[in-house]
Amino acid sequence: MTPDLRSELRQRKPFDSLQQDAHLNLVRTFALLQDAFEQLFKPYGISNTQYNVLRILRGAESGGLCRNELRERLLTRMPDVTRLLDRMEEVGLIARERVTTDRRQVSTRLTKQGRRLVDDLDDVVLAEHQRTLGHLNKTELNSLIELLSRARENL
Amino acid sequence: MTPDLRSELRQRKPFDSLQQDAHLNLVRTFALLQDAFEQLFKPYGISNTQYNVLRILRGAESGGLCRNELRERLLTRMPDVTRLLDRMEEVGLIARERVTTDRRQVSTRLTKQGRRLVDDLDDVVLAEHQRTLGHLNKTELNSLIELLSRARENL
DNA sequence: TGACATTAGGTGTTATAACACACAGTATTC
DNA sequence: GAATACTGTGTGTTATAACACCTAATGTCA
Repeated sequence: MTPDLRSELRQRKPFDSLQQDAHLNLVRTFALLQDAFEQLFKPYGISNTQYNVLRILRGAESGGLCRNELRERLLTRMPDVTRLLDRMEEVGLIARERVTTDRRQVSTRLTKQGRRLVDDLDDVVLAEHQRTLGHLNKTELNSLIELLSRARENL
Repeated sequence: MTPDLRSELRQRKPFDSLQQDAHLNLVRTFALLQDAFEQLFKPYGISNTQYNVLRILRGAESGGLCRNELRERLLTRMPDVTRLLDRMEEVGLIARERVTTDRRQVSTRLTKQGRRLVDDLDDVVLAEHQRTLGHLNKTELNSLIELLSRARENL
């Protein structure tokens, strides 16, 4: 029997609805996972969001993305991407240059240093995924993924 | 066929591992849910975290909780509960008073206004849970809850 | 009981997020 | 091609989060 969230948080009454129960479980699980990766990235001087940016930029076909494209691909809403990128540029992880074909746009790409960082992190990130969720078997993971996809249908 | 996260985020390669896939799905789903409730609470002038505090204080048996007890029951890590409570006290949602038996502690409880707010919110919160996750049936919700509990075993 | 550790809470400061607004470049319409 | 709308980006400002440190009250143990 897995310890349920209600007793973990010492809540008196049962949750008001099964939907709420699922919601709270999701929030709680997210928070713990987020904290784990925050600690993981701390020695490298980057945040979860910044790692996300590095990962997206590495995955971009063209080698560069403008600010709004990047924002759309971020997992979380992020209203101030400009200054997030400012900070990453300042420490030399990314570089920006104005696009010649549309001078409104600014293309962002990884620097060598940024590329090396995200490449170097592959191993530790993979290991952390293994540590945090490795005890779930394939069936469970696929089931979880499927249910989370279903959950997003109305979001 | 549910739209999968990879195509949603226009990612080139498949995710490196099933654990990572689950992780990213979880982060994405959390973010969308969080945003939905943020919008819900905005007209009432409170944040998700503040609602969480109200809910916890209402659920507390004794009627009051000291800062650290409250922090432990929060779903997310929150290093600066003091000033979170400062703000809630300022707008009259909570009240604090020093505990006489242990003068280090400060007990926090809902004011009438805070109690009324969280009571009034019950309906809209329930409706929002219904709107966001109501399309999942009981089996799916229970399965999701169970899998998320399992996921937290190593966290 | 006096020295020391521990615990609860708060404060100062810096970093980041959030929101509204402004500006420049581009597209559109007449 | 001039006026207008739209789009992409950046800036100013405020609110919140994060981190390290500080103080007071209590507990512990010689």
